[in-house]
Amino acid sequence: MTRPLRADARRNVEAIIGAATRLLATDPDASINDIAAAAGVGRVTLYGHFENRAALLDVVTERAIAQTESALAEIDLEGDPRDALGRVLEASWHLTHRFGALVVAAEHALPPDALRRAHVGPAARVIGLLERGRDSGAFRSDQPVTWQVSTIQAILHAASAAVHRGEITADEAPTLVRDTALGALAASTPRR
Amino acid sequence: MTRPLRADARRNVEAIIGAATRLLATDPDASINDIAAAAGVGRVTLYGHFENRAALLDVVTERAIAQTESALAEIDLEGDPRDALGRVLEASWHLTHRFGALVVAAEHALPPDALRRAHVGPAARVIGLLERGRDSGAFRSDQPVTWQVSTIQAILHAASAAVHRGEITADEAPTLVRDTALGALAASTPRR
DNA sequence: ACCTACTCGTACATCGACGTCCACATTAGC
DNA sequence: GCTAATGTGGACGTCGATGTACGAGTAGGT
Repeated sequence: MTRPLRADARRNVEAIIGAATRLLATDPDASINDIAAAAGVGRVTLYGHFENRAALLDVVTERAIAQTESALAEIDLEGDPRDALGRVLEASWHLTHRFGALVVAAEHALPPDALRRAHVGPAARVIGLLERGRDSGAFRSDQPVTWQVSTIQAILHAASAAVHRGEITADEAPTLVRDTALGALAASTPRR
Repeated sequence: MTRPLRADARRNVEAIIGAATRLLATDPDASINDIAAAAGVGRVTLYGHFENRAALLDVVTERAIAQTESALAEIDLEGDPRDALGRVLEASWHLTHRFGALVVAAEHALPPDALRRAHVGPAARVIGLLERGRDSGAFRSDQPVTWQVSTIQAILHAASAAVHRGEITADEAPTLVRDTALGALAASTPRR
């Protein structure tokens, strides 16, 4: 029943989603005003396409999740768990850096169940991989898997923040993330 | 020139600072209202003691920094760098968990230079220790020290968040933090 | 016991962000 | 080129948080 949007309307919707993603990735408290302005669109126009700030956030996170899913789905999880995790980390780094604080914005405004969905998907992949690596002795198994997942996420966000602070460059970030996370997960090394 | 505060006034000030610390540690956006209520004090009374939200934040973070400094100052930094860092991590964990999101609140409301001071102090200790460990081959030296500091902080905050989410208990957190951070910093292990 | 310092509650002004309404301009699509 | 669909800016009402003002209690110190 809903007729297809007119061309310019579609363009604006895209611009708004894009701008929202970009802004919220760095400032989770960006106002609707800022977003509309960044999209080159009147605030009222934004409200024409999205009921709420919440509705907008919903679409934006939906997109982000979809992109994340599809990016991660392409990754080969077979082979040496360390190498596979390295690949996942590299991809995750790019996603984290792109979406950054969007998570924070979502946490503030979205119902908890929507967040579960967002987290469970990507996490499941990592968990499976971690468990395989633990069984094969590649990763340490003296810590809860959920904690190890949290560690990985923490490192990813730390890298994103460090880049924004200018402490490290976006180029070196993937390697740092990879090395650090793999080190944190490595089966414990006998000293000496 | 300022006469000493009356006893009840002093008590209230302490209650306010305490409540503010407790609330802001979990919700950096806690309102003045919430804080006053949690302190068992009228909102107006709070304003009697603190000009601003900023002024309150200032005192609270000042306290937090002081406590942090004195807690860390007691730690023996000599001996095996790994062991020493372990001690620092354990203490830092307690501090991080106590103060948690207070950092976020401070970042939002305080002038940047005040933040520098807060960060530089504790960081300097860790940096010194890291550098010693790098020289002695205990820690990997293929990453910027600042990044390693960021990693440690990230792990600390991750642990605090994980405890709040109920994923891990406050009891197991120190060990997890210690093991994970030391793993992340370990001189790279030759595979196999 | 008394004065003073402090507290309390309520009411009020301000501010910024959100969301809505309206009248008018513009553009897409046929 | 005409018409319906969209876009635009401005004005307006609401809401929650901040900060201030006042009058009346209440607890501390001497």
